[in-house]
Amino acid sequence: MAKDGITPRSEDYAQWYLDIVRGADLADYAEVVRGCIVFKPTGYALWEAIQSGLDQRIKATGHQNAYFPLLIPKSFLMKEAEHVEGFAPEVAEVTHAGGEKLAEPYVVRPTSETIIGYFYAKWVHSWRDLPLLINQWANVMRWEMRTRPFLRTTEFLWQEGHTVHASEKDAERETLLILHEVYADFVEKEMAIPVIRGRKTEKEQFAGALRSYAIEAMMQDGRALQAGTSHNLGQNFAKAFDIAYTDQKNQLQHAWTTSWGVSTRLIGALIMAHSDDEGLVVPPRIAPLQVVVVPIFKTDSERLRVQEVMRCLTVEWQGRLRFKVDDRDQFSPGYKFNEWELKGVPVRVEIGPKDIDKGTVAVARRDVPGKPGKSFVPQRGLTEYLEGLLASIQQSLYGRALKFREEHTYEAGSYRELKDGVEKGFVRAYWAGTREDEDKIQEETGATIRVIPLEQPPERGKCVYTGKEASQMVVFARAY
RNA sequence: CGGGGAGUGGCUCAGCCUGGUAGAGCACCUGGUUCGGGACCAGGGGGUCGGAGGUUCAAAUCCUCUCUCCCCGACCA
Repeated sequence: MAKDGITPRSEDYAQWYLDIVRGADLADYAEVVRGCIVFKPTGYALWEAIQSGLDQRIKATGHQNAYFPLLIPKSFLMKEAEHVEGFAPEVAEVTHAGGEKLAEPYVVRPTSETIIGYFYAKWVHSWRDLPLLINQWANVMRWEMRTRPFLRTTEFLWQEGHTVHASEKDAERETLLILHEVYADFVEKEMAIPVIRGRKTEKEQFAGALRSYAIEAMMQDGRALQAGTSHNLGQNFAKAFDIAYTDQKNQLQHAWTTSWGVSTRLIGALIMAHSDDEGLVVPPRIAPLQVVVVPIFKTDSERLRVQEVMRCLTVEWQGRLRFKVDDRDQFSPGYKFNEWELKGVPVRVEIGPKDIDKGTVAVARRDVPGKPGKSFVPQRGLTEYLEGLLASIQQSLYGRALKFREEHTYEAGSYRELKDGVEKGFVRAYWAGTREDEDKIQEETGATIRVIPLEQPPERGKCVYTGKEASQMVVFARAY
């Protein structure tokens, strides 16, 4: 174990992840409630930053927020055959309330297609009511067998969009709009995590969907993490809940619905995409705190001088930088340096007596940990310098993650190469196999087809498993 | 749910095998000296050993049950 009790990534990646969660004070285990966590203030602030970036995009694409009940009549869940099958094993049920057994049990929502479907059936009558574009920010509960902080918890927070459209084409356009303009755009631009946009195979798609799409990101251990999904539900739920409208020709038509979601799992993605053995690394654009200032002084008169300079410098930052002055005097500067590195604040500014004499400050960038990332910068023009530095850190983190993914992506022409590749990262391979073939591969290698990328090579190839001619290239990986 | 590991001051862990009534380091509190990469000295407070039951004169220690966490696997945002 290194200092701070952070296990190096190279030694034990899973333990490293847990050490970061604990060290950066993101979450606590809710040990009295199985599989749940407490989002501590630092962790919750990350979620709020994620929420804000997504919410903006969700609204910019024409959606409105609403909120539906946490409890869903159990019978609702049963109405869509594949949906029940997919979710039944993991729902929690409320059987008693008010001291009595309920006539019909409720389930705690694992996702809200059914309850929202019920209301949409009441709200949609005419083609003029469409599209209906609603999003909800909510908590959901899934009784998973194995949980890990953020990546998979029994209760988690997410947003789920639920829309209704007049035609398959409209629903498909919506599904892809969300994938590109909301999810991929947010995760790449704000979280600095490159993603592969693609379609899910039948094996991996949402229970009850016609087609599922996802963005997949690579973590630093080469495994894939699904960072967001968008589903074209076809008419499955519209038929199950009788969501229908009268079209321009006065014909009654079943509508087409979509649903799409991202969850607090994104916090796990953030950790595993950028952090290092020193602690958490947060991209500046979503960092709740972008700059921390550590004043340095020995005597009272030095303290006053430092405080004065600090005040002059930071007054300009209001509204331009999210910053904090760490003026706790019970900790030494060295301690603070390490603590803020552990917590992932992108930039640290140190101001001490020597700086005041020279008219400089020390600036340390988190993406280059320790002394190598530290330099002395003139006080004049500091705000602009910091803004530029934050942008450059954002760029650098994205670039680094993209380079990592490229270096850990392999082309496989044979099953042997596929097996080897998924040990180390993503494998791109031609595919013409069946669902059964995919099951078999998962059994043998632990890997699944993460996505069928939307961007396909122009030429056809030979299926990595069956040897048949294949028209599509897929990405295999072991997944979280 | 199957296999493995672990629950002892806030944290990391020793003690358990060979029962005798709990210990270290860090953290915390007080005072002083420190402060540009995790400061030091002195003094001090804090745990009934995950929970329940059992064996025993006596249980952190032995037995049974149970809960929780971690790792691997199957399932999944």
